[in-house]
Amino acid sequence: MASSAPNLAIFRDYAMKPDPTSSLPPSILLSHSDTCLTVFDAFPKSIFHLLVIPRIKPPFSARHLADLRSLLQCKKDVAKELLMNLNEEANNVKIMIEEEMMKRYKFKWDIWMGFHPISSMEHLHLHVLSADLCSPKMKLKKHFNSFHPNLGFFLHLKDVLSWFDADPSFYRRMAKLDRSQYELLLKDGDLCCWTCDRALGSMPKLKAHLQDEFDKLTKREKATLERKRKRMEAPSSPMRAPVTDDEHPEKTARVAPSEGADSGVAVVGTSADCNE
Amino acid sequence: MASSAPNLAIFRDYAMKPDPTSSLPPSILLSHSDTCLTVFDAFPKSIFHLLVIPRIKPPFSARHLADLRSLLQCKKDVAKELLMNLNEEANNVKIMIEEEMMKRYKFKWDIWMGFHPISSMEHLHLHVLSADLCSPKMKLKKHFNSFHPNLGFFLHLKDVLSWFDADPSFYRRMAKLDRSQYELLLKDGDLCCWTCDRALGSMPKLKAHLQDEFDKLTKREKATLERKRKRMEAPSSPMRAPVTDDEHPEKTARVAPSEGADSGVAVVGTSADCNE
DNA sequence: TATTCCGATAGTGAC
DNA sequence: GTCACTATCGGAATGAG
Repeated sequence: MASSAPNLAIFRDYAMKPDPTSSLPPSILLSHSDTCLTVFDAFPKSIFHLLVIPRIKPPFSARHLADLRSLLQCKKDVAKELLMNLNEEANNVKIMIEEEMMKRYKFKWDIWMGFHPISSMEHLHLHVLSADLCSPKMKLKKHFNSFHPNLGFFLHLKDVLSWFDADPSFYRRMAKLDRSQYELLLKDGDLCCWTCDRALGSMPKLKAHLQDEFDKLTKREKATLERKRKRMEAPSSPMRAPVTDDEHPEKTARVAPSEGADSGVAVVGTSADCNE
Repeated sequence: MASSAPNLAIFRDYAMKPDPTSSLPPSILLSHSDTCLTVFDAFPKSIFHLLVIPRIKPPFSARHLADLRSLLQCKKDVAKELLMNLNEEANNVKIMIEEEMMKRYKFKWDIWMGFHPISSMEHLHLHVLSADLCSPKMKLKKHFNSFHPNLGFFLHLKDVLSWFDADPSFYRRMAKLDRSQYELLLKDGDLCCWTCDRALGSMPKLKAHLQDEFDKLTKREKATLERKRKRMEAPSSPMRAPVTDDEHPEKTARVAPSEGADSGVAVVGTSADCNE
């Protein structure tokens, strides 16, 4: 039961497990590598929402991996390597999510990867979530603001990685991750849609709008699909033959959350693991 | 239906009526005199809660009677006479309430008479209410604080009258009734029981406590009644004969709110008017 | 920035 | 300090061998 779990150190527990697969059920664990493991977010804020967690291995102790700030206080090259490991795992997760998008929705949409600069959960975790923010677990203003892709709280992985190649003074400034600065961002009352930037004024209105945006996206993609299908039925285009959307037919995705449900745990398929 | 009446000037409407009895139903109007009328508070904050309203008659215009402050800006002797008229009517109302207390509860308890220094309702009204503050309509902190007999917001009529006989500078100071001063009193967070002065911390706890206090009072009075009954059965006391509690058996009270109900309108009996 | 529960707080609309 | 409705904000408890 992953219902009301006030275990704020549970990710650290996961990160310490020598053999994640044998100690974590598939309803929690999606996959793992030598350096990371990926779990379903128990309270997904998008249709797809997973967490990539660095395993506690030398040269890192639990303390180094407490959060993003503590990681960025480590030696830069070591920190960057860990982020690259997370990035690699996240890219695999992204592919799995996209496969499941195709299965369930017949189209793909964006996937975000990023960190929260401050967190109640006691171990670093990289959010990998679909770009919709539609979920019954999306309840509070701070929920929404913490995943808004352009508000500044959600730190995109590629941006964090870019800090390493920027001016050292810039790196140091960003690596500070001053708590109070970021706290203010969450209290922004505008509740602006991340897609169209309109202010919605309240969470219920925002949620309805986000659903509208996703429905519009779905409609657009369905129309695109329909045009493709027609081209396939009457292949008059001499330019190229129609292709399938599924770019990875050999992989069997199991990144399947319970769509619209409120169980708190992602529902998974029955197929086998597909990590590297 | 006196259900959801957002008419903030309704008391002024009442106060202007030439013939209250013919234009106001007995579910609203309890009684009237030449100078006042008494209505049931549509949202009683105690078991008994009525409002004595000055009628608009020379030398007063509606403006003079807008609230207590505007009244106290009138000539002192005229203002005092109006208050004395309210006082007389309120004393009659008090007697009627006490009769109904005896009928329903077999004992009497205190009755408060007083003003709110600031009000959203646009016409002066004297609150006459039983000293219990037990009512389903007692919902908010400001409700409770505005009737707390020792907090300073509820201005007891006898205190207001005493200002007239005090030093003129004192009168002028009190007559100012500075809005912001009194607003603060309503936000007092302590929620102290008006009987035992204990802080209750939240409205639900306060309401439960107020009910407890009233239940204890009821129990005490029932015990007193029982002792009296026993003395009557065995009249061994040579000092004096037992007497009835009802000091006004000739009057038929109709000051009967719906006990514990949440209709918003006081339920009345079927007997006739009993004003002077 | 864990959730959930409870309650206080704030803004609105009522006609 | 009119009410009632909606939503937000704010603290506290939560888990457990």
